[in-house]
Amino acid sequence: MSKLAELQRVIAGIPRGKVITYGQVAAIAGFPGAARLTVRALYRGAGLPWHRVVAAGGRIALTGQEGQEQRLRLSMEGVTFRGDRVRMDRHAWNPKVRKQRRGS
DNA sequence: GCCTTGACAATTC
DNA sequence: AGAATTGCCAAGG
Repeated sequence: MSKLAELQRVIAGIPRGKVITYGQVAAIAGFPGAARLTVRALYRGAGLPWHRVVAAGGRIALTGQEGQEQRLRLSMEGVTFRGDRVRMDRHAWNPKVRKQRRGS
């Protein structure tokens, strides 16, 4: 398993209607502070929900048409915005908050 | 093995 | 508030 595959796994696990920051993805995958690795993972990754990954503070890093598309895709999934930023208060995905299914 | 590339992040001026 | 600076880590040439 390549390192980037770890990042890709995290990205692939983002549920619909939720978003996460580059830094968060990296941190969860085991590379705290390596937000740029997330970028690489997205470049290499195929079929990943790239639009669910945003920059710090819910900012959309992509520019031009790509950025517009990302925003469009997110809004279609129910994600709301505040100005040019995603409302992280509502849509930030916290894997740690995910409850383990099946109990005893 | 060194240098470059990346859709970043946090700090500072 | 916006621009500049530094740090971060892995993969490819």
